[in-house]
Parts: sequence; structure tokens; C-alpha cells
Amino acid sequence: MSKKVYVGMSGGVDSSVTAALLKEQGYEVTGVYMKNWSQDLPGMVCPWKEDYQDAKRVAVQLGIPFKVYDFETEYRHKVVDYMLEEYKAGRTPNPDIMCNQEVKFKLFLQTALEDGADMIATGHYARVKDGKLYAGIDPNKDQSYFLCRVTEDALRKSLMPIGDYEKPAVRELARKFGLYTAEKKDSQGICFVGKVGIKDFLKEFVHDLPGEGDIIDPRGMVIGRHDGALFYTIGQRAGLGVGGGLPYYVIGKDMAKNEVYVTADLQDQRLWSRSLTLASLHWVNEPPREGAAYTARTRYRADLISVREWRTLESGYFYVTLADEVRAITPGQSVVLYEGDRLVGSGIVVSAAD
RNA sequence: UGGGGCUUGGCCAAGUGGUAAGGCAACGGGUUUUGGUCCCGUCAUUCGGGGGUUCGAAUCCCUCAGCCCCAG
Repeated sequence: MSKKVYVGMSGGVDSSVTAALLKEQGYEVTGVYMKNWSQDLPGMVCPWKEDYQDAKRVAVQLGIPFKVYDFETEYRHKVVDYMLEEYKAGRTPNPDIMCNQEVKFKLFLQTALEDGADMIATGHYARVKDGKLYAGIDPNKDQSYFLCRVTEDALRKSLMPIGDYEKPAVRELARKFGLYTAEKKDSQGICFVGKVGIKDFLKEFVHDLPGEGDIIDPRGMVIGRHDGALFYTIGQRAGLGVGGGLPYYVIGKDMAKNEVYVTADLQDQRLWSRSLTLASLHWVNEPPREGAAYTARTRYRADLISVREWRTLESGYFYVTLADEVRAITPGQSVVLYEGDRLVGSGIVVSAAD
């Protein structure tokens, strides 16, 4: 008897091909559209209906059952509220990582299993084998970074067939299968924020905005004004609205004072760090082992950097020293550890050191 | 009201007779399933105002205005 797989279909090419491939491989496939957000935002009509229809069209093309799971309430609490709280606290969260942890590989998985599924599948560019998570074959599209907080248990019930292909090949497969979404443009940006942009989104959903504040240079001089410290993240070019010299980059901020600190010197040591402390650790299979060689990724698509040394502090934090300095380590962002192409686990940046 | 210097797009700034570099900012686009980074494009028919010399000036001359420095 063939296994029942519920495929999360977003209405994009990748998940469409995922469903097609699994069906071809003999699985009993059901397509599921997760409705996580449907609210229109100022200046943008939420594309959920269009995406839903695209997903359904593909399901019909493939001749597979199709259903919708409504996760709006949970998504709002687990992902959006988390994101808003982080921004208010002065950190820069990664909502998509939270979405994978809480929604796709927890809520969706549970719901699908209760619904009769044996497994779930998604259109991620990553590979799963024996409960372990590996980077996708296409180094340019590898999305394992976003899956850094998924559990081994969830992985044992997940399939990601796209991880074995490069993006152009996936497009080609979509054409070969004649899928409706074959030429659909890749989506980007936080799914629900989309084209609106994070700043406008925050302005809409954070009620007690701090208002204007000072932008301060390394000498302590006020060189400009900003419209709210929470909108800024480390390493970002701070648009002062006035020019005159070099671009300024954010090196820190004080939420209580609503101040943003910048430097015009790209070599400024406050912009670069070799060591960092991580919290909220999550190891997919087992914790790091002494003597093993690890590499770390400090942001999506960034180069992997050798881990020179690491240790768990008494506070429970994880302290890592890298072989090279990295620019703009940012509290709230995830740093992911790999052993070869296997994703070992991750932590969330508390602070950077030296 | 003696002398000297300066005045180029929102900001900084090249350019001293040959028909307006560049950077910042801004705006638009691209890359990217987070934010950010990065990349590309657009952005002065015009050089404080007026007049003159010249085939031709932001560049030379005259003049008016503003700013700065020194001397007072």
C-alpha cells in the first residue's frame, strides 16, 4: 500500500513540482493549501486567493485531492506576534524560520497526520534522510537555513524532493509536467508582508511607536533623525535624508532612548565580529561533539564559515568563535551550524563579541 | 564697507576657454522564502543674479548680492 503524503502547496512552482514528483513516484498525494494570512495591507491586496487558486489548479491538473487548512489564528499568534514582539524589543527576528518551526512542521504536520496522512512534504530546497536535514543540492537556492528549528521527529515524517534538484531543473520539470505554475515568478519577502515592506507593516501593527529619535555617529554627534529605532537593524545603511559624505551603517541602537548609532567607516570594529553568543538553541539530532568540524551560516545565503571553537556557557548560552570576522551580526537572527552539508542545529543571536 | 577667499543639482564635491566627473541622499528596478547587505537605472540644457569678451565660458572681464577669513 502506497504512503499517503500531504503536500503543502503554496501556489508556487516549487511546491507544485513537489506534488507532481511525489505522485509520479507512486505516493498517494493530497494537496493542502495553508491559509496563514488573508488580510489586505495598505497598498497591497493579499495574494492568498490567487495563490490558493494556483495551488488548486495544479492539484486538479495532477488529479489529486485538494484541501485547505486554515491556520490564520495560530499563524498570527506564533509568527506575527512573535515578530512584532521581537521588533519592539529591538531585535531583528526571522519570521520564516518561526513559520517553519511552528506552523509547517508542527501544526501542519499534526493536522495532516490526524487527517490520515502518513507523511507531509514541502517544496523546500533541502534534503531529508533518516531524520537528518541536509542542504539542498543547488547551492544557490539551498533553503535549509530556514529549516534550522525543525525537529528530528518532524523530519522523519517529511519529504522534500526538490532538494535533489537545481532551480532551473525544477522549472524544467514544471514545464515537462505542464504545470499551471511553471512560469510563475518566485515569491520573496515575508509571505504576508510581501511587497508592502517590513517598515510599513510595523507601522500598521505596532501601536505604541516611539516616534522620531536621534541618529548618532561614533563621536557622539547627532547627525540626523530617524522615525523609530525599531525600524533599523544592524548593518543597515541609515538613510539620513541628507548626504555629504559616505554612507552610514547602523552599528547599534538603544530602544529606551530611541537612539540609532551609526558609523561611516566600513572597517569599524563595531560592525564586525568573530565571536557571538546564541540562545534558544535547537539541535536537530544531537548536540555538537568535541572534535567535529563545523561551519556556521550567520544569515540566509551567506558563506559558510569555519567554526574555530565553541562551548556552552553556564548561562546556557552557546558561545562560538568563527575563523573569519562577519559583518553585522544581529540580535534576533539565527546562526546555523553545519557539519559538512548536514544541518546540525542553530541558535538565536544574543550578542556579538569582538 | 581696507585687504583676501568663496558661491556648481537636496548635501559634499571635481572641473580655470570647448560644450557639467564622482560620492551621499532620494526615487525606481534587480538579486533574495526574514530583516539587512549587494547590484543596476534615474536625478543640473545648467554652474549665486545681471551684463560683456569669444566661433565657443562654470571657467576671462565688469557689476550686484550672499557667506567666510584677516585687518578693525
